[in-house]
Amino acid sequence: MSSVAKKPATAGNALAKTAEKPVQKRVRRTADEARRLILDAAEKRLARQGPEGLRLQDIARDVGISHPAILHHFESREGLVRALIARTNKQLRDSLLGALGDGDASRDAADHIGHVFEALSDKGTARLLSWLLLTGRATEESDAHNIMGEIVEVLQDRREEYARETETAAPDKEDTLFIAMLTANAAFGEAIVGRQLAEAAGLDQDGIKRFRKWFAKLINDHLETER
Amino acid sequence: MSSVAKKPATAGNALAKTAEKPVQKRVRRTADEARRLILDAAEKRLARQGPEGLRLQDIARDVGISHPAILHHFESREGLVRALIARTNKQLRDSLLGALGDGDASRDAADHIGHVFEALSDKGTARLLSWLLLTGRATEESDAHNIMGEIVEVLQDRREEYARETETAAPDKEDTLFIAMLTANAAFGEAIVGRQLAEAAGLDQDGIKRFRKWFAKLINDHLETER
DNA sequence: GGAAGTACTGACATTCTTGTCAATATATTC
DNA sequence: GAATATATTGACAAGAATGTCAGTACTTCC
Repeated sequence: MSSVAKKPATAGNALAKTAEKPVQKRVRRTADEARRLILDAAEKRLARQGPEGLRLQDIARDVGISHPAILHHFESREGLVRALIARTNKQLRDSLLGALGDGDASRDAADHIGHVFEALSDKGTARLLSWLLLTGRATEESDAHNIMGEIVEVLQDRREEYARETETAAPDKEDTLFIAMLTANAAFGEAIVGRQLAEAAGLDQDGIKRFRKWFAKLINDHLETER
Repeated sequence: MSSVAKKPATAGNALAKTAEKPVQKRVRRTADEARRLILDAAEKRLARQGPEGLRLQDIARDVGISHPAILHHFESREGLVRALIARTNKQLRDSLLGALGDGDASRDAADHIGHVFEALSDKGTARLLSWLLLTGRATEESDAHNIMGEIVEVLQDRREEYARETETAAPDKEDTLFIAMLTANAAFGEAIVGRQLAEAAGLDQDGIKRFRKWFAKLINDHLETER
């Protein structure tokens, strides 16, 4: 895999202008495509190996390009990280709000909670965001604010609507907020320590599923007693 | 703060053997003390700045020693990290089991949960462990297994004892496990995304307290319906 | 008070990583 | 098909981080 065989030219010296023909194939992508591939690779590295896995040379190797190409597209390593944050935030937002707005066969918390857990565990999104938060990035620019706000808003609307239909008491907004917070916390926690704890407890993949269901039921029960 | 003024000797050449008197003060600690100070500094850096803050030179500067001194005590950076893992695990274990075994004015979950959250947020223990878990360390050697197992055991004993006293049905052990898992997940999640989410929701410090209480009540209610 | 053990240091070596630059190959436009 | 734009590359520069080493100063033990 080492690059010894290739030694085409770069002999851009004053000499060597003779008969050297440019025989060197090069893949050329559109800028958008290249950025996408690079971000994909960075995402995988980060999810798998954590912070220390985010090295330009490694990512470049994964994509099959040279590392200056990454700098060309993102200016700096920091730029790459920012782009990764932005994209991840956007994906998460779409994923969460999409799941919530999905038809309205909703109303039952288990569904929502399942979606949240999946959205966060998908591609290691939670791991990725966790690292970004741990390193203090994604503090100012993060859309976390908006996302959380929007979601609580949607949930609260749902609950109020339901309360109207069933002519029960309107739910407390802080209660809705706390439910959202607990779910988010639990999902993040699971992404990080979940596997360890599950192993420690002798739970297999199926056990984790049971845990999620148990949690959904816990929330459902709470919703009912609040009514 | 730069070290320009000091240029004592090191002139260990064959020459310069003349009248140079060893005038250089040096602080000398016991090995244990030195290790403790180094670990303390490392812990702080890690909790504050995340993974990237764990640089030998920085830690050395914090302690007021040279960085080879750290290598002298811990062999390598990796050795330092391992020692940090071990100490943190031990502290957490003691803290958690200590809180649980505390008298037995327990029985009410709110107390336990409060202790768990405090133990994990203390000194950024959760942040620290999160990073260790994110980077894939602390997988084999971690005492997480034992800790989790012991805690579930203690909790289950409590519940069974209580069931006997009140002559109610004995609780399901998996239910106890899930409660512990949820609490752990939530506490870890809060350590990482908690501040962000709280800010996003416009919660102040007091709001976070309310959240914890709300959570404790949620668990308490669940315990009661299980009975 | 001398000897032995060891905590500690400065200087250096090595390796790794980001970033720069000039040159090259490919796509697009006229 | 020539001109332009730009995605891509190899080689190099600069800096940072861990680790090595020989030597220095403090403590303890006899």
